[in-house]
Amino acid sequence: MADFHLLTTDWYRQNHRDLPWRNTTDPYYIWLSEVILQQTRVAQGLSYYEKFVRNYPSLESLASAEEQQVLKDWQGLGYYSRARNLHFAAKQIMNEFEGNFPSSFRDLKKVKGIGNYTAAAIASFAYKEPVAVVDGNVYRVLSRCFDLSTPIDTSAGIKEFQDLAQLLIHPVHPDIHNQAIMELGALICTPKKPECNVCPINSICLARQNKTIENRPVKSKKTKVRQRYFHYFIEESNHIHLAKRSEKDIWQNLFEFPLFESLSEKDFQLKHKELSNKSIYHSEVITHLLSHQKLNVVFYHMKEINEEFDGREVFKIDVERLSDYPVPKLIENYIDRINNERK
DNA sequence: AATCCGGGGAT
DNA sequence: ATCCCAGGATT
Repeated sequence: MADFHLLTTDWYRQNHRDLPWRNTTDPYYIWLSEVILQQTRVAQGLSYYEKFVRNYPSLESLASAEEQQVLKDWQGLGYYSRARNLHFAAKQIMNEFEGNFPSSFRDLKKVKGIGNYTAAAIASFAYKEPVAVVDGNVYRVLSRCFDLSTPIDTSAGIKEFQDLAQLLIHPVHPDIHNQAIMELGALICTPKKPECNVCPINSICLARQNKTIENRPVKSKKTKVRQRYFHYFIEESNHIHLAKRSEKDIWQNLFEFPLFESLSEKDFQLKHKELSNKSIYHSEVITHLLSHQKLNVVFYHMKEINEEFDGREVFKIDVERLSDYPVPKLIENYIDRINNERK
């Protein structure tokens, strides 16, 4: 398919969105944008990109920041390991690479938080190295255009699509080639109701011919969700009590209210009955969805809270200092709710 | 090879 | 409710 490159890039030149990270070839800014956009829509990541460019205008500024501040700036974006790895990687590049941003696919992959996709993106956008990106968009476009039924979440599928994408890449213009195929997936070849009638490659799309568009790409697994049961404690005073999550679990290195976790629904209800009596007030059961977990949460307002809780140190914090502490969306939402009720 | 890690928007 | 988003690390 010699047409594939020509058709997609011609379309891209006329129809692409004007996004800030497309107006630079600085690998640092491209890196920031790519990490922010991992598993994240452009619309959601855009303001975070602008914030990070503003707060960390250089690799050095990011490397010399405190992790807690980086997490605070990341708050609300999810997948917080991205922020921890981003900060770790900035220091890594300062030390192992003497402050010079790695400039090849091979070296980029040595950096924490940079995998196949991000290494290919930076290498092709910043250095025009002919390496193909394979992200969710690429899986969709290629599986449809070539009508491939190999599940994309198996090692065979990963290899097949990576090889095909690499076969298609343009040796001289890998940057616009990669951008074009992803933009096509984002704007035209969408998961639901793709706009095949205006698609620049509809004339060579095999899934369109075979009427299998709705069944591409194929995925083999479905994620199952674990139930968890949290009891959070809030003291009725001028201070807020926070504890840091340090264990290998969700929200690592973020802060939350002192927590008691029930390990079963039965224990959750038992504990709820007991704590309802001891508390001044308690919220209803709030459910908070994560990709692999469903959190069932009750907030209990207490007269007093211990300084140590479940073996973790509890920090007593002035309400005004709350903005220094990164917290999960669940906690942020509840703090907002308390503040609104006081008005 | 399988599982874990968030939050939000579209359907 | 379900899917999936400019994925990567860990086991």
